[in-house]
Amino acid sequence: MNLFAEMRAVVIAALETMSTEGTLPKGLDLSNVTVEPPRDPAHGDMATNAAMVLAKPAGLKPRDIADKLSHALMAEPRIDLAEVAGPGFINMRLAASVWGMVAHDALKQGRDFGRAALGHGIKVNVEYVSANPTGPMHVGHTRGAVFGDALASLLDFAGYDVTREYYINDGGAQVDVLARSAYERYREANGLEPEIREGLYPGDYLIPVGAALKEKYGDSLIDKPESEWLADLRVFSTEKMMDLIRDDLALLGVEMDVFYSEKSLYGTGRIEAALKRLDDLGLVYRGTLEPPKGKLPDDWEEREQTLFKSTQFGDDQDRPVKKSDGSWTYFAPDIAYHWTKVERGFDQLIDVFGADHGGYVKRMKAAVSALSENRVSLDVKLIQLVKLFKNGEPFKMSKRAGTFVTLRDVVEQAGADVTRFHMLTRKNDAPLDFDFAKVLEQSKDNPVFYVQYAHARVCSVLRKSGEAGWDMSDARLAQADISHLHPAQLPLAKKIAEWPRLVEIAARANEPHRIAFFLYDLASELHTLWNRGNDDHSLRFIQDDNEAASASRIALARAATVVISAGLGILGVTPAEEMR
RNA sequence: GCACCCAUAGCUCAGCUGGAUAGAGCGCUGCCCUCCGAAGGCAGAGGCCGUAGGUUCGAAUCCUACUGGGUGCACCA
Repeated sequence: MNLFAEMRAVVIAALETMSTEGTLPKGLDLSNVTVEPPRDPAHGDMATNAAMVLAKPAGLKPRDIADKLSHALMAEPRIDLAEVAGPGFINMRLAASVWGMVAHDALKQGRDFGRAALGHGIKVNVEYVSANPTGPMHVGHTRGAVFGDALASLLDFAGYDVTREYYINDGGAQVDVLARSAYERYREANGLEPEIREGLYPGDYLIPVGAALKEKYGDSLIDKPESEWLADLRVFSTEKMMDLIRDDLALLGVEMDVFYSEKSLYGTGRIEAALKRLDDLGLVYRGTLEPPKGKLPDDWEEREQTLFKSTQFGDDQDRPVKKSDGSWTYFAPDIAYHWTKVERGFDQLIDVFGADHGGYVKRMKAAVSALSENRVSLDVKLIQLVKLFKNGEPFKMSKRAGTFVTLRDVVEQAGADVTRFHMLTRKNDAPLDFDFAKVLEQSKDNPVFYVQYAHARVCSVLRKSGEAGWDMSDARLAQADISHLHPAQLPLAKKIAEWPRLVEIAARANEPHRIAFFLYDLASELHTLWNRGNDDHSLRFIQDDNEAASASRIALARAATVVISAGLGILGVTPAEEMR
């Protein structure tokens, strides 16, 4: 039940009646008519811009439309008052009983309250993390993982058919480096001195891989030329790295539906097929690129290449798909990979990239537009850096100095819930500070704690009333009479009513951080109401010796925590029953 | 040189895909527990929404140009 959508329908119906009665011209475009909460609660519960939006196309004055529309709206039983204000807004005050009905609805539906039909089962593919399989995940990956996962959950909640996908970059030269690095650890496992040359991966995490290689191959690969072991070791060590990454993701509570291997595209004709498709569309040609303006790279030379005409789709430059030696560039398998997404029937694609890959967005969008002939849209969400702090001091990460902070480090220190919530308290394209001391702080300037505390407080009330022998189950609370809310309870009830609307807004924008901010506001309303109980005991949730009165108060509080719980669920955070 | 992202209170950031007098936390000032969890709440002070134009009934939000910061820029993924 989305109250705002329902009231918009009431407004639209009134407008259509006005059209048929001749008060308004027929055939007006009503799509810009909105019903939303006014900034100032004194203006009422909801406001519509209908009169202002329609004034020009209808050839009427906003006030005239507004006067008639407000009269028509007064016929709606859920509207107590509709009045014209300002330049032509219509402010609506809703019947008090409406808010109780929303809370009641939340109790009945539980965590499904707010689940939207926005997506209509549209198939969405969310690709995130996609970290190179060359080592454990670090903090930078963590934010992308949390974001992508929360976004996927959000879209699912909004009614989309979501697939969570990880693209394994196991086809490129970095995997050769991995295999060689693992080979040195293998020699080490056989009692030889490893030669971790410049450019190899020095990390300790490859030591167990070396040991596993010894177990599998004994000493049979020692002193053999690279050509005899490289291919095998590529496969072996990539698998080990993916095990590592899967474990890291599990620590965070991230579970993928699909792991798609880049390597699996090679040798199967898939890359060729994707490129042929572009070629058939007349989008591939042999040519040379203009040298970049400004300072030239030292080794610039003009050369003829196989190019994809991405400029036709808004890119700044056509992009090479083949290297001069005839092998594919990294872009070619990416094109093929996205082509598989189109072929697999997805209607919308979302890629979650690090902000340093921003330059890659246009060509990827161009490729998807071209391959799908504009049927499938690609939205790329760029994730800004995480700045680590320790005790307020910026913390520099350095592989050499051994101060490389992994996902595991973060989750083991801060916990998955805290990490996840905190990473969603910033918009994805804004840099994020992560201070180990601050995220663990238990005060209201830590949103994680603040929201959890609100939830825990209500749980505490439920426990207490249970000890009094009362049945305060959700089923029982859904029967409670909450039709006559106290004015002090209204702000909380109204916030609860906003939840379904917020889900749609957040899903439309692909912005899960909005959920986190909403939960903070909701928690704030709950804390406020709680404290009102200090001044006015009749507002306390537990009314001694009066089960019915308690139930009606607790019902509202519980409805709030149902929403908190649903919201935290989208963020992948467990609601706290109590704070320790 | 070009493209993309960002610019909002002293600090860190929201701002509902164009709405009314721009919000929150921190910090500062003053209040509120014999009483459901004060790990909270209330009140006050604090703003030319980077600058200049444009679009319109209406702009922090959309467009253009500047200024300042970040990222990226042919055969690396």
